[in-house]
Amino acid sequence: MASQARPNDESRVPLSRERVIDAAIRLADEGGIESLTMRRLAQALGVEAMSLYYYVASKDEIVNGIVDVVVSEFRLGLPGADWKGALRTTATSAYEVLLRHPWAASLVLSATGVSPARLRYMNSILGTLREAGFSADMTDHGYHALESHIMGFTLWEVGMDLGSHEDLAVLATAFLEELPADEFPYVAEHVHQHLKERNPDDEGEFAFGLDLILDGLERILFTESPSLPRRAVDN
Amino acid sequence: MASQARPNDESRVPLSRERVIDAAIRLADEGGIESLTMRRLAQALGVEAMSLYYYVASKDEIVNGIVDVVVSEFRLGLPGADWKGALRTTATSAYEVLLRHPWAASLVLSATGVSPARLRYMNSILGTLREAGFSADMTDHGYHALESHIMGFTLWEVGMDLGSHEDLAVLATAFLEELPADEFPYVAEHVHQHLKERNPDDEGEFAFGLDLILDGLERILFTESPSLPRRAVDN
DNA sequence: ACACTACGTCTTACAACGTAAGATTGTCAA
DNA sequence: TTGACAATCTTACGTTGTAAGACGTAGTGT
Repeated sequence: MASQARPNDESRVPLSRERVIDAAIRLADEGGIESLTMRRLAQALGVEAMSLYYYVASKDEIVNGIVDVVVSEFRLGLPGADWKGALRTTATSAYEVLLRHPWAASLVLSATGVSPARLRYMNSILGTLREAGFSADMTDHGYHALESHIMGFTLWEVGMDLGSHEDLAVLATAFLEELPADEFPYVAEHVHQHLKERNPDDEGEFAFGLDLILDGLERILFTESPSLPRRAVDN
Repeated sequence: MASQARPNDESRVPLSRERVIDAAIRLADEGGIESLTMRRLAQALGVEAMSLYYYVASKDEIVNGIVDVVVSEFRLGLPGADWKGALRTTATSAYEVLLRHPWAASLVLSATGVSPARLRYMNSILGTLREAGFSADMTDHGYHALESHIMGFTLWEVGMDLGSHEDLAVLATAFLEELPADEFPYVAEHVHQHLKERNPDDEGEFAFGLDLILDGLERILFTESPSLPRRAVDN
């Protein structure tokens, strides 16, 4: 009996800033960040575009909002004796969350201002390093190395993202056929590598670079403070 | 005597695809990638927007074009005995070039298709690793670790980019004032770190993470093939 | 000298975007 | 009933990429 069919039945629940942000995330997840427009978002909420401006000041605020939600999904490792495990937890969680929201990684890096969730995330990594015994300088360096790897690797992966893992095989073989393999033999080999490697553990690639950094840091921790007390060592 | 003054005197030279791409790079360098619009680009060339479509099929082609030019500026290290040095050369050069064109890094990662310059760059890194004695698998891992660091670190840096290094101090102190330092003590310390660290070598931060990866790879190379093959292996 | 054919450029137009300004409705208090 | 306020919608503007086609100019074949 309603005058119009509602595509999603969200129109019954009263609108709110939170519902706007949530719908925006869903839109971005389904159609990519470029499909997040004020008009489409409004339509998904059964409303007109300008109505959204009652809850948010601008589209930028929405974007900052959805980034904040994504970052708040990161599971943070607890600082302590097993600082490597804690950082692995944090890094891997961030990686997995960002893969679930492929549009998010690039926004995190270009976000204006730092959201509360982002601060918690940063503070966690920095604190874990510091309490593991690293100097302020070394904590700084380690933080950037870790963050670069997390964001860089994720962006690389979602940048290639063109659908499922089955599509990748089709795409890669198509790519191989028009690739001058004699001119770029190592690239050709690299693509073959990605074609066969499929199964073992898809997370392995990310974890490899991560461990490279963590192990490197651990070695530095030993040389920085050869005597190992249980706790803080700073120079 | 000309009917109109030409802001830039490029209007005398006949238009060409190359001149379009070059002007696009200049526009992006000066005003950021968001200031690169077809109309503005045309104006800079003393022409109307639609005239550009005689030389390029779409704006995407322009974007791919300018990315390709930037990537072709990367200086590639030569494979050989000093594979670490070669990779350091390549990585550092890419880093520096991308800092000169802050809009480029994110485009490289999201570029559809792989340009010739990009293939050369990939092939160089992969070949250097392979010829250093790494297995196909390990080359694959090493490549991704390196690329993640280069792109991730650069994106992190240009993401923060809000002008010169003097502005950063102003911005950081402003940030510190509204930061609840008791809640995020390590973030506060981290910002302080960036405020004082200025001088020594601005490249140090990038090189640190890079060496973490390179040294880690080197150690793996030893354990993978403890007997040193034809090539020199130095520690 | 003429018509014809590219080539290179411009004009006009359209759909989609973010959003400013203000009209309109629904709901509750006085 | 009358107001006030909260929530939503209408209309409109400037900007974006680009489709369709008109226009002038140069060169060529006859």
